[in-house]
Amino acid sequence: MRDEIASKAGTALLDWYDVHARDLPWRVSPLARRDGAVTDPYRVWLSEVMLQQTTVAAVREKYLRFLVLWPTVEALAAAEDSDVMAEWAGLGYYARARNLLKCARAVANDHGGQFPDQADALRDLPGIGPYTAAAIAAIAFDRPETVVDGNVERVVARFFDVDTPLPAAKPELTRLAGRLTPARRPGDHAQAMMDLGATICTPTSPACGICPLIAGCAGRATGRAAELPRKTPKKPKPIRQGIAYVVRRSDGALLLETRPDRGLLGGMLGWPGTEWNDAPSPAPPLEADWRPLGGEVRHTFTHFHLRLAVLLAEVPADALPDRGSFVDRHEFRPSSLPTVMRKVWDLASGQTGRI
DNA sequence: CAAGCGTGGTC
DNA sequence: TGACCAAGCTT
Repeated sequence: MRDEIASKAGTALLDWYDVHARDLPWRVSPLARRDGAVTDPYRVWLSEVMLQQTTVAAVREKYLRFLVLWPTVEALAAAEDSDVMAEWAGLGYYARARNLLKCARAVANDHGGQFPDQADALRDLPGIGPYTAAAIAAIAFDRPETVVDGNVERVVARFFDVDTPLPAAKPELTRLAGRLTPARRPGDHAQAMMDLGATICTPTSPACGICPLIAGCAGRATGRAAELPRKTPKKPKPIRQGIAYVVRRSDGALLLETRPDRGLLGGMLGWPGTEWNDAPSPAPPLEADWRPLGGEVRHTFTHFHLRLAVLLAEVPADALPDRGSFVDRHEFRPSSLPTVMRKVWDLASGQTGRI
């Protein structure tokens, strides 16, 4: 009887989690909770948004830094957009940072500073989709929601030996994940599923020998676990070209621009440049004696490879650019740039020694 | 609803 | 070195 198997698996997973729960900065362990520690919905939300399509290793320091700068949702709601975008630099998917601010301001202004405690209400907030709404509801508010992320999809596809490829299999996997969800401790169960996927039921070489779910795992029984879940093949990435313009004023100031609020790298700081396509037209931000830098910047985005040529110019103190604005040498922090723009800076500053 | 949207780690 | 992958959301 499948439901009995699923029920036993859910229990075994919670037992495993009580012993093996990873120590993560945003997590309140079952042990800590027993000692009276409480779960802050703001921290759960912040971590879950950062963790969307992003590894724990990349998030850890960024999360702690955000908490120091903005310890509460009200503090974050009151932050300057540019400060938040600069702190998010390097994490990627910058729409998350824009939505993070929108969401914080909605919670502060429309919800009295308290996050809604149910998944459907959470779902109405910017940047909170099905996964994040369920995760916050389960982890922060102990709601019996089933949380389905990439880890859970993999664990469930293997446990029930689902052969349908993703993303078509998503509804079926969500339904099956519900079968594994126990009535008690939904938040711990959700985190246990994700920990299991991250540490044991890993994408290429699952450690079935130490898995708490081995007894009921159909994928293990058929020997196909490591090949699941199947996925429809991805399209190849085209190669696009572009030019980035680095302008240094005689006083050391650098010409930067804030990119439009939508689209690629929206809202982030960057060097003026051409469009990125097959044959970009030159688009220098001012008239100058442009010097090409040797080499190029290579960067891969989600859906294309980019090769950037970099042109450098030194301009007088009274130079007036067509776009962008000069940033004082001492206020410029490369770490506030998205990675592709930081690579441009690395190339420019490296070649000129001390630009 | 398929496509757009980043990055760093891993194999 | 390059393809794949990670605690997805939006339009």
